[in-house]
Amino acid sequence: MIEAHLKKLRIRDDVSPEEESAIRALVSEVREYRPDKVVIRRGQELNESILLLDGWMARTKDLSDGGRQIIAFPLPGDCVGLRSALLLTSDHCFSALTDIVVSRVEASRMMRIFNEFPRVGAAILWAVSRDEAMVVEHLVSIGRRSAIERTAHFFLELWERLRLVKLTTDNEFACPLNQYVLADALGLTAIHVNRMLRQLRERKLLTLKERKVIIQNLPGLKALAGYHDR
Amino acid sequence: MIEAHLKKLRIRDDVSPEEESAIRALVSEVREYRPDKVVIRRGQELNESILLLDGWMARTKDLSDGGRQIIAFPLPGDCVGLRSALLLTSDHCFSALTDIVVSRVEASRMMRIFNEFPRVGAAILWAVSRDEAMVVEHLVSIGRRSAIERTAHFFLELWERLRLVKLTTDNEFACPLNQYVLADALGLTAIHVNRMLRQLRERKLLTLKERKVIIQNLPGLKALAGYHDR
DNA sequence: CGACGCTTTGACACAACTCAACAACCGTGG
DNA sequence: CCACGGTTGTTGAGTTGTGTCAAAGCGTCG
Repeated sequence: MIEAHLKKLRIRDDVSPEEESAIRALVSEVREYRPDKVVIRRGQELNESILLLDGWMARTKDLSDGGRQIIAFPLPGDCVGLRSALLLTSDHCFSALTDIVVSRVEASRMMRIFNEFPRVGAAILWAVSRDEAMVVEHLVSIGRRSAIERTAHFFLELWERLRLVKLTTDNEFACPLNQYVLADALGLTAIHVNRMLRQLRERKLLTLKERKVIIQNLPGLKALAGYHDR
Repeated sequence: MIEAHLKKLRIRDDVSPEEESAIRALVSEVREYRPDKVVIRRGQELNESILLLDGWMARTKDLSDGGRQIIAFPLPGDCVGLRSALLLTSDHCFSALTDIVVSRVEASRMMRIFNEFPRVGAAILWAVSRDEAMVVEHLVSIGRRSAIERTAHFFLELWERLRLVKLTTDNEFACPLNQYVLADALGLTAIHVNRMLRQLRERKLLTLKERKVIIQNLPGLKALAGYHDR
């Protein structure tokens, strides 16, 4: 299950056997969670980071009025809560969307890896930086794109990320998000998400059905979303 | 001018004379920029980070349709582009809003500080993590708060940050942002920002006049914004 | 079977955007 | 000196996108 993470690091540059075993050694205490279980509570003290091995997570922030905003969806291979480990406390929470498998990594052990295998450390830091770039892109989406553009853009980004860890087949991918979850991520209501999905379907750009996304017209979708590859 | 930065680090914990001089030594090549000058271009290769000593900056991302989103406003004492230095390239740009004074810090030298003075390194990392927490808070604002709440929340956050570096007097602070800039930060139109400011003024909560913000009713403003201190 | 979670749809309300115009202020130059 | 354009702020009228409310359809599961 660590494979996904390795795949991701390999994207950046080749990994030596020693480095690979160092990464494998990180995976110590493997745990599983059921959907909706909270993995890192808001305000929780942390001296460890979490490697997501399988399943989908949500990084969310709740408001006092009952609403919530989903910041990001960590996918298999993503390193969760590294920053929180630095701050020693998290101001938002991470929970499981599906059944998930994670591995807890002590912050101190992580630091040792950084020293012994600088390239692995750099790869992890790079992954964390990429996470932050994604949050920024999300901010831009919500701030300056219309609901339809936002929705299209969101699925394109998801597709790109899932492709990196080989979780797509052709122009399809499994997607466990329901319309309420999508709404909390996109800054819309579930009802409006439904309308946007219908529009994408009627325009023959993308279909979400039975927890599966089918991209029917990639160029069209990119044009609509104003999506640019990196 | 390095004072602002030192002040900020002192908030976290006391700084020894050696550490202080190490930080001072970071400030090597001091440069100045005029308003609207771009300090870090989008896509620029980077092997250095930037310490803002004086003035206001904007971290922005431009869209293909001409719009733009302001991600954050770096203030004196903030460390800019550390993440970008890790990624070796920035996907958005940093520009001067006012006359600014910055100091360039080579990434390698920064790394050396991290090793020699772990506590200083931790303080800087902590500041960077705090930056990311602010981006997340900004995302929540735009995604789930109404225009009026968002506007109120924005000024409260600004006030808090400026207080840290002693740039507030009483319930006032200088604020060089015009309504167009505010609009690009809040994900609104300049015209609507104007209406929200009027409403805040009429409700006797906050007034922005001649580049100066006066907070007239702090509790009222916090209640409106749903603002919680950390 | 009923209960529940999720999706879909319609009618309507309202927040925010668009367009258009004007006022105040500045520096510049005739 | 005033005329001028450029920038910023202000306001109103009308439009549109998105939210709200209400209801129904449709699986699945106990």
